[in-house]
Amino acid sequence: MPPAQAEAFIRALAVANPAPETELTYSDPFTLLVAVVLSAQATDAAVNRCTPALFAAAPTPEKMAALGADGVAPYIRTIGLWQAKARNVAALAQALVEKHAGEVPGEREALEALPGVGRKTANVVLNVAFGQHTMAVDTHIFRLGNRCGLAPGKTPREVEDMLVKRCPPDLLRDAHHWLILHGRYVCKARAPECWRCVARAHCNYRDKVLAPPV
DNA sequence: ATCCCGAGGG
DNA sequence: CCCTCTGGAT
Repeated sequence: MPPAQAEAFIRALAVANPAPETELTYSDPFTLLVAVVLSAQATDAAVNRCTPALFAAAPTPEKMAALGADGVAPYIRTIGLWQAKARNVAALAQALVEKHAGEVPGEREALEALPGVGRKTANVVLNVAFGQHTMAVDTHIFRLGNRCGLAPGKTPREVEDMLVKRCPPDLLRDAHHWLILHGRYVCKARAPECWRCVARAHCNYRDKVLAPPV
């Protein structure tokens, strides 16, 4: 896909949110970081349901660390992987207290050094909470990128670099999140709904879906 | 019954 | 590269 078309594609996807009620609502560094860690293999709705009580009990890394894994667990039993996540979140809070004076660092290196934080989580926090020009490439964006030909045959990291390069700066913040929602609710893994995709003018995947190669 | 918004570990 | 974690959605 030529650069100009790629930009138009990204712009189209960033214009409309296909599922407003499913967004993670947090934007401050700590709650966002914890919410993102909890969201792996869970829906935003499930995370949004259980986190208010958790953050009421532990609004800061200090409180969360004091709570510990056993204290966090009861709040998140409704989401998948809750045992591992309770340990992760407690260890994460502990590390923030011990190594960063209870503040979420705004640099990639420091974020990725935290337990349970990888490149994708770091990119979300850097983008949403710190306003940096990053793009979090998860399986949804990766799949969408492959289907529409944004970066065919490329690694997730290459897709990320391509998106950062091609996404208009004024859209970086919204585009990365809305790309995820499009990937999840429209450009779905199983039954993609090309008919309602706002970027269908820039993508021919619907042809491949309807007439798969023999 | 089967897949899944990721990270750590073998 | 593979596996595991685990509830929820389909």
